[in-house]
Amino acid sequence: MSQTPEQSAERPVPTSADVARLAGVSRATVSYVLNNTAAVRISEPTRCRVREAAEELGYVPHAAARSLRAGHTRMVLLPTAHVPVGPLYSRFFNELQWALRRLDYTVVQYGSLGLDGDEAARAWAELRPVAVVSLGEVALTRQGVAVLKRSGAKAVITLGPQQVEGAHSLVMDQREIGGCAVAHLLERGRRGIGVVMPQEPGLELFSEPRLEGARTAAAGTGARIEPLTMAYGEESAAVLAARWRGLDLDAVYAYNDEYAMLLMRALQDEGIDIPHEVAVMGADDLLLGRLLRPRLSTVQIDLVAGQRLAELVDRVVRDPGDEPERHDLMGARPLHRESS
Amino acid sequence: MSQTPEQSAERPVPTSADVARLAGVSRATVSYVLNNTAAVRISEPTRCRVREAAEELGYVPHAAARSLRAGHTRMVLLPTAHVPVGPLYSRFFNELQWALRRLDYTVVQYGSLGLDGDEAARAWAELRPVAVVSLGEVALTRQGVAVLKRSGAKAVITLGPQQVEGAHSLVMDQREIGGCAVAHLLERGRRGIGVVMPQEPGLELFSEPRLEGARTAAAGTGARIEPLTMAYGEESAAVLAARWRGLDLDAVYAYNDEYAMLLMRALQDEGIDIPHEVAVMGADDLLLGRLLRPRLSTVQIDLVAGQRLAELVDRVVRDPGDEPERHDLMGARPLHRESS
DNA sequence: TTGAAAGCGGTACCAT
DNA sequence: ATGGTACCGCTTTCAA
Repeated sequence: MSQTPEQSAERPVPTSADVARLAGVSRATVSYVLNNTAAVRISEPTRCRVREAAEELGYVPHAAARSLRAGHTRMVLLPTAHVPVGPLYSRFFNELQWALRRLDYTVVQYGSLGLDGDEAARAWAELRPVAVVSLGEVALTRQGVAVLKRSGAKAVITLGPQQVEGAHSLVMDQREIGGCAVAHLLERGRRGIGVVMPQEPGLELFSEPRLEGARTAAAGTGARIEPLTMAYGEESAAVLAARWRGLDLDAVYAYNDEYAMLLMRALQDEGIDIPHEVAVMGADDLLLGRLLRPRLSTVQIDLVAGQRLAELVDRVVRDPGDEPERHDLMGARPLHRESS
Repeated sequence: MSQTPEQSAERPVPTSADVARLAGVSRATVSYVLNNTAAVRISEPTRCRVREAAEELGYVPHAAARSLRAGHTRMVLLPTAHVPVGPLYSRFFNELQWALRRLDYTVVQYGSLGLDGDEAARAWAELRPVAVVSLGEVALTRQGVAVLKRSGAKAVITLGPQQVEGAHSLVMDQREIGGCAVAHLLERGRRGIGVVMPQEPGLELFSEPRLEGARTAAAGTGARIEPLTMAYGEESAAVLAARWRGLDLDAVYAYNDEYAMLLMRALQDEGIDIPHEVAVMGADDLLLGRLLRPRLSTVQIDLVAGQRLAELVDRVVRDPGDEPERHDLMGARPLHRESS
């Protein structure tokens, strides 16, 4: 039996000791050379030998060992439960990543699908990130934040819809969005306003505050707010559209552009005239919303620039003494097109 | 000056030694208790004391230390340059994450924006992941794969459009998609076929093979394939539409549904009849494609089930001796609606 | 200019 | 049933 054990046996992962041996120097010297340690002068010939040896062995430093020794990491953890949806978030994520990398942080998204808030926080804490930026897909609790900070996180930043935690964090207030949409509809004379609540799990953290914002905006105006459950699909939209006439509504804010587009089409198929009978409002300003007729009115969301958020992370990491501030990181404004 | 040094000074991160001290036992015992080590019997009272101490201190184990000692991790690295776009990928990502977590892997997305293939591979290797699943956003080279394997990765799996690497990897062939779209258009009697190439950076890895597949499908049929550059925006679509009549094309495969929707609307605004004058074909089967009129024909892509891919990862990790197989993980089939 | 050695936090073997 | 301890890979003083 010529069992061929994989490299695990025949080619153990090279360590700095291997490099040292091959170069005929000590591990210390290897470390100095490969890190360009300024405080120490190593002769040029030695440097070359070390570098060649490292190259030859395909040496790659062991991040865990390094950070264990250093006592800290440069890791910024971005928890993700569901991959963020929509071009808005994608752009934001990419910007943030770029900006953090430029500041020499390692950006790691930790998949936390199916973990509850505190379990998730513990799992993150095991990686000893220097900062955690939660976009609110996982509901972080006060205890969760405490666990993270106790495990060495200098900055724990919440961008989620929920209120400030027991610690460092700032808020991206989703309520503004619902409020903005409803204010626009009220301004245009609508009084019976449906608010679509997505049936899909994981969106409650966004949809609930948006509904709350809608209610606040309508309070005292005599207008009626009517929550309407709908799933992301044509069937569900059709079902809702079929019972529309009985609802006595003259407007709807449909969570975001995608739900709005689905519902608008279903309403049209039902013979309902948009915007005369019903005004439709989305959110996110998706490009595709402009392709439908009538063009979809929407709430344009100014997400914080990734750059700015990265700078904030960096500031808090360098000086964690700051009081947890609350920043306003989002602006929302109505974009009137044709559907409202 | 009452400088208040943050917890870093006053409350160092608790270690298992702290737990041991507080519980009045040894570090070994702490480890046994907290890991439920089966090979060792610890008395119930002791277990309790240890657990209470850990709880009180808010102890969280240090993943780096643990994996350093263990000599391996359970980390599966998913490199991401741009956050994956589109519901198709989102679903796939989520499924994969779920499935891997169920197999007790830690899923980490490593942001590699702005890193070149080999730099990226080195950066990933520093984390010593047990597996790397690259969706092809970062072009992995043969050397990159070698670096990863040498650093202990048991499985390196490429889902990208590029060909098999020098090692373990399997291919999601994007050419099928272009081929499928064009075959459908040919079947319907079209002979002058435009292929939209997105101007956006980072998509070449997908668009080029799709174009190649389109060309292959058209070869020998007498049909003409015409690459057309277009950006993701209404202006660019309008520009392309304006010069359409001069192109002498009776069909277009527009990379994916989003570009297809943009272009179709622009063509309609130009007074061009879809599908009589021009047949339009997208890809991805986005829900929103069904909302336009005419409904968008598309290529439905059967992405490998995350579950299946996770099982493959696990199999390769457990037995890396396997020859790098090439699996076909994607099916593509045309979905005829109204625009073609 | 270079090397020896301590130690970061856990784990697991070997004693007791 | 528990404790002592070596060791994982790397950095960093201190000594030579």
